[in-house]
Amino acid sequence: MTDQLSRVFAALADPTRRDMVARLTEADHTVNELAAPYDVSVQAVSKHVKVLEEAGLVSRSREAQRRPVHLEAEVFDLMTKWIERYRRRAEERYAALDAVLARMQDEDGPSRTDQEGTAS
Amino acid sequence: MTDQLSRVFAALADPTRRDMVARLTEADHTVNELAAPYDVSVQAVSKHVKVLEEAGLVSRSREAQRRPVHLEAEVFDLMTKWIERYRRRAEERYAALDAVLARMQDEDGPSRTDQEGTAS
DNA sequence: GCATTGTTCAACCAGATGGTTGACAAGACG
DNA sequence: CGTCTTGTCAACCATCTGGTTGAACAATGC
Repeated sequence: MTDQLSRVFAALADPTRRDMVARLTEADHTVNELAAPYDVSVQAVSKHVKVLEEAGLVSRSREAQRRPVHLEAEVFDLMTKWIERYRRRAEERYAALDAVLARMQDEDGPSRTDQEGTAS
Repeated sequence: MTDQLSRVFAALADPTRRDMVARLTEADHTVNELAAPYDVSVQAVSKHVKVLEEAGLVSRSREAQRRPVHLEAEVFDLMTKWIERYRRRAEERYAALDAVLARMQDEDGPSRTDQEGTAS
């Protein structure tokens, strides 16, 4: 799990971390503020923030004792690109499959319509 | 980790599984075919497919002894929706912040640039 | 019926993950 | 100075994960 994309997906696999990301779209927050709504220790939240940080999803600045956590938007593009690439290819393939099936129904009789199993 | 979104993100956090998804955009494959390029046992690949299946990313039909693995495109929408929602909000906030900063530079001298902190 | 092929199940193991508590560093402030 | 707040680090624990091997199951082909 060394590459960034893996770290990003892994970070967002946790509902608590996704919720933190959601709240960080509204405003920056300190670790203590982030921890408030959840029924876990501040240390646990600190660990979550660290995971998000290593994934490049957030950054932290220093401001007196506080270390406000700030959401980084660029990483979302990384995910979007990955997803869009494969989604598009998958959809193209379905279109092609539909065409093939249509041609099959067209050409020969309706005798072998049971071949594709549960294919959509 | 009971909800689907968590399962989807967790499934894609593994590079091997992402690669399998990539290959499945080209064509359906059996577990044995999927296992070929990787240096792991067929059982391990079977486990990976199970993870993808429980995330709703793939489905399996039966075709003689074979159980071809088929990519499901709809789940990609689930991720895209989540990502897009927060990305848009994050970007809007940055735009607003930029506007605020520009106005501050405009209006009074550069004497109190430390005030906004974590205010919403 | 029996062997073959493709796939899954069960038990096990090492390492990662998410949580805990306790100690401690760094600033703010009385 | 001492103390309070904020946050991190370290050690520990239970559970999950990704891998292994060996056995079992399912469908087909002789």
